[in-house]
Amino acid sequence: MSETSREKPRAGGGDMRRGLELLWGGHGPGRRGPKQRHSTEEVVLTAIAFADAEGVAALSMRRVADALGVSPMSLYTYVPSRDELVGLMLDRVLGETAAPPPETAGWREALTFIARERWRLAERHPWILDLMGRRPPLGPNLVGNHEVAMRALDGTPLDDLTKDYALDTMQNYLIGAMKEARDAREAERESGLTDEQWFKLAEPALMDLLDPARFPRVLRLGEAFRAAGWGAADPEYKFEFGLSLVLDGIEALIRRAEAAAG
Amino acid sequence: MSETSREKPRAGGGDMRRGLELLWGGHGPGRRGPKQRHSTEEVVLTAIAFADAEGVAALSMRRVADALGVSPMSLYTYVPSRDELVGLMLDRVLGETAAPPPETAGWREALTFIARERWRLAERHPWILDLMGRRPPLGPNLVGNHEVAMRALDGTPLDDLTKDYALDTMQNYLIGAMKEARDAREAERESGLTDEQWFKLAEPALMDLLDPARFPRVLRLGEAFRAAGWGAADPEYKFEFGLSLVLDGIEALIRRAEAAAG
DNA sequence: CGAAACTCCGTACCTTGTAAAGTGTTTTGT
DNA sequence: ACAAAACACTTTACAAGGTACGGAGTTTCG
Repeated sequence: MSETSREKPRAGGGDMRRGLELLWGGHGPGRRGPKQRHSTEEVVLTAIAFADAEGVAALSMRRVADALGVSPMSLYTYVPSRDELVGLMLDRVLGETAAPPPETAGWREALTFIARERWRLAERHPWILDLMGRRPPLGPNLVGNHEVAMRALDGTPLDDLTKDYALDTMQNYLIGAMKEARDAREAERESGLTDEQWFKLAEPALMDLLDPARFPRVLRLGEAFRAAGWGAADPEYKFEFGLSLVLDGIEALIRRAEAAAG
Repeated sequence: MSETSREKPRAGGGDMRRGLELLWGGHGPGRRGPKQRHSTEEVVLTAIAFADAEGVAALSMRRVADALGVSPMSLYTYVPSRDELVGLMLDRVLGETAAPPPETAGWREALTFIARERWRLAERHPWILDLMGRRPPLGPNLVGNHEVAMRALDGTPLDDLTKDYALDTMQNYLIGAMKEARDAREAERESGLTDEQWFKLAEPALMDLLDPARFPRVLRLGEAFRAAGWGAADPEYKFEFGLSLVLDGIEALIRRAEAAAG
């Protein structure tokens, strides 16, 4: 069983017309043949359950079909392809972060709120991190989330384009940090070793290889981590650190815009 | 042909002992059987050529073996598994960014230099972006790159741990931005449509679906992009924007550390 | 010289997405 | 009421993938 990415992560290719229709729920009535035994939603939910339990990698048409008690091929009457199914799964799950930040919050609190919501979403559905590429499925929930994020910046003097860039920067950072956390969790579950235990295990082998003259800073860093104890490598701590760093960057941007506006 | 990630991106699982030995080149001589017709390096280079041309997804043991003129199974005498091969490929390629920033540069210029080096590396070997997870292959080049990045922050008052966190934040952002750019390039190549053309194509369908009352800001954003023309969505431009935003965040961090140190 | 260690190969298993074609069911048009 | 169209669903089949297994041949060590 290979462990490496074998297909490009993408979501939302294909017909675009059919895709958007599926996403926005516009499949008119009046079909002719026999009724479907299940619904597209049921298929999507079943698939999400699988992905939650074992990741998108483990999700196969056959297994979903099995779980629904139908033959593999009949899934293709609900969904045009596996990719399209994954797109539907993603937008479905993005709906869980519908809650907007409190109206009273300033932009910084609002973005922090949103970032933490996304963090928790990725904890519940880690597989979404594999699907956040370009040309995502432009479903109602993806669009809704962006609307909410843009609103968080309403009180700032940034123009719309700059707001979008800033949010994009934050999102790029978030994805990286969430992936880091997820991979740590997964590696821990699969190997039975915490990052710390793993590091302690790899350390002696590394010490033989690392030339102190070539890599003095990395070696010092190893010591610093050892001295600081477990907490120092905790993904959630690092997430909050990086988040506030990025928000500081946005703050600088805003201050510059304020200065320019006089 | 599916387009979605079917396996978890990881690099560096496995035996750890054997893996590190392979990475650091310590495979002693004095073997008994017949000489190998090729070398591990040759295998790795061939695999890299494939990945450059068609991505990690398209890289299969069979195809690499074919290119070398051996049977698929004999590759396993050079490399214990496909995953380990991918780990070797990654560290090999990371060696291309060996060039350190000029000594005279301040931390900001140095980090900018490094970030751009990484950007260019990802242009040459886009597939590395699928492999930047936790527990990467701790090869000489990964470690070397981190050493160089840490050195860029030598002149700052940050402690080692904080330097590491800051670099990690930057790297997380970088990965996201580079992925964005890569996916745009790929989608363009595969569909024959620029992002712009694609957006223009999807737009009319979206306009029917987007309720101006629910998504006013997103709709305004669409207009802003249209008004700004091509340049506004250019990944390289966005990359530079986000990079300087993150660097502003690091600058705030440094100033706070300076203030605390008095 | 024998045995061990090694390389390399052919075969085989299992899993995947989905194309193709067939069967049966419901609705539509007349 | 009846034929035809549209649909749901199934079986079968293909090509690709990683790699376990066992065998055949080659080199080196004791």
